[in-house]
Amino acid sequence: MGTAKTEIFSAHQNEIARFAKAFGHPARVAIVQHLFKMNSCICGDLVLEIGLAQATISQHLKELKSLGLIQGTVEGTSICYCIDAKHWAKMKTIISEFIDQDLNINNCC
Amino acid sequence: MGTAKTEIFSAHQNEIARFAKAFGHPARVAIVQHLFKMNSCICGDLVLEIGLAQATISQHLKELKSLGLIQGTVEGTSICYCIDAKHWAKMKTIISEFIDQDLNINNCC
DNA sequence: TCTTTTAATCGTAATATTGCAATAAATAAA
DNA sequence: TTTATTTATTGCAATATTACGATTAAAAGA
Repeated sequence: MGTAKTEIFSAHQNEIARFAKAFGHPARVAIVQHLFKMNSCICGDLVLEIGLAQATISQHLKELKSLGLIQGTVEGTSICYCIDAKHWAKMKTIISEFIDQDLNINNCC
Repeated sequence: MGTAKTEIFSAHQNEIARFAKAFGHPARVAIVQHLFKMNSCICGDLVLEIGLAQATISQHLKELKSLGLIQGTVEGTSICYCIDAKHWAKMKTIISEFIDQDLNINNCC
């Protein structure tokens, strides 16, 4: 075990979980916030900004990139990361719909 | 290692991550969806509805409960779970603000 | 070409998560 | 009281995640 039984859930449920999981670590939250704050491409200063080793930051960036939430373009010897607006919007739709479920309910208990 | 370095992040960043993590598993997504769908307290049918062992569901419920997102009240020999509207709203505010960051940005790259 | 700079990858250790069988605890019903 | 019924807890195995040092890869500049 240790593996989530993704087969028994719908594609939609798994997608919600995948996006949520991406933000389930403070380092990835911080990375995203910094990318937004800069309001432009930033390069390698994430390692300085956040206090984690370069290898660790690179690993977190990879996860965000694999979901399409950020993108990196080569800029000389460094790499410029920024939010991928299109995929971010898609994520937003999916997560918003999930957390807005409480709007159609009259509570009990 | 294996432990997230939460100390180096702000309380707010950690809170976003904690809430996001709660939805980072499809079983917990499914549990929440079912609780909303029933639009009233449900009891032990989560085990039937979702195809996981009773012990596993109980564990996932515990995690959601520890964040205050759901609450359980004893009802005879079973327990009635439902969404905790107040805490859900708080989570919604925090997560919404995070994913809505893209509204104040003109994209680059 | 050689060196520097920057980021990705590899390897590894420590901890966390997921899942379930077995058991315990709590309440209701007989 | 004894017996079901339902949920929580315990104990464990398998896998995932986090973190980092060391190394590799790629591009720029001397």
